[in-house]
Amino acid sequence: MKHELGVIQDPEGDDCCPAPLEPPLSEAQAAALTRGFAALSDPARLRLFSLIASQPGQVCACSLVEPVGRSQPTVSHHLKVLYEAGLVDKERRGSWIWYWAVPGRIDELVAALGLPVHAGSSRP
Amino acid sequence: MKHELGVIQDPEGDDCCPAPLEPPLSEAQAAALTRGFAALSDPARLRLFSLIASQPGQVCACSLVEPVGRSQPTVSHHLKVLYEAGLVDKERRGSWIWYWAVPGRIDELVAALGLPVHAGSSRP
DNA sequence: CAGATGCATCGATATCCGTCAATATAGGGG
DNA sequence: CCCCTATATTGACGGATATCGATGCATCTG
Repeated sequence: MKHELGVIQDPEGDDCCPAPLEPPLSEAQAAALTRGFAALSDPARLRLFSLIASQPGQVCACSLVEPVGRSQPTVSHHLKVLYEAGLVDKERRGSWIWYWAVPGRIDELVAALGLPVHAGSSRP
Repeated sequence: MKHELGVIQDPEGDDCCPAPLEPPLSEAQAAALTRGFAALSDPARLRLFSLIASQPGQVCACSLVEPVGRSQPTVSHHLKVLYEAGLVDKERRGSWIWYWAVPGRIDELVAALGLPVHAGSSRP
């Protein structure tokens, strides 16, 4: 016997597998979101982002190479990935390029997961 | 001439690159966190997680195969990755395995990024 | 214009990862 | 016990990606 919903709210139930659940995210939507999470799925990039995001102001690219222990081309590559994922923004000023975390971007990504609503989540 | 901080609060400044910023995350910490974000960095897994997380109760594995358009072994593999990343938990009941999103896990990951604090972020 | 410096791009290499078909395991029902 | 169904594991393959050295391009300084 099959039940009526792929989900159970009555975990005592004995049945399973109904009309197989509409995915809340399309493949295309998921692919787009994926770029955001994928940007944080590498230790070097995670450290770079956390380094940028945890600073009150902007960070010069030149001060990012040594802390993450990767070569300058590698850091440049990772910063590009973070930028293209919309997690950081940058601006050239003179010889240097300054980075900062895009406010609210993380919230966007998390919101798309469709988690049950909870106590507020707003970034200025 | 070099300035005093790798960070700028005075974007008009003309200098750069000081003592090169302590990374807030160690390589090991970053690697651990990475597993969480990496689990969400694939479209199939993102759809699976969103499918599970957006349901009020638990979800039977059998109702997850068709919506994501992957083969059963592939879905099984992805569910394992989500489980090992601590994003979902599961329980066998009879023939079927029921999944649910681990409450608060996403908040843990986001909190570790070191973003500037903002209006509340607490999950029951 | 010439040199120096910051950052990006290229080419090569090694590793990782998503995917499926085939097969194994495990529980339930006759 | 044997079969059926649900989920997991294995093996193979193709494509993505992290990394670095070498090099290119841009900007500043003199």
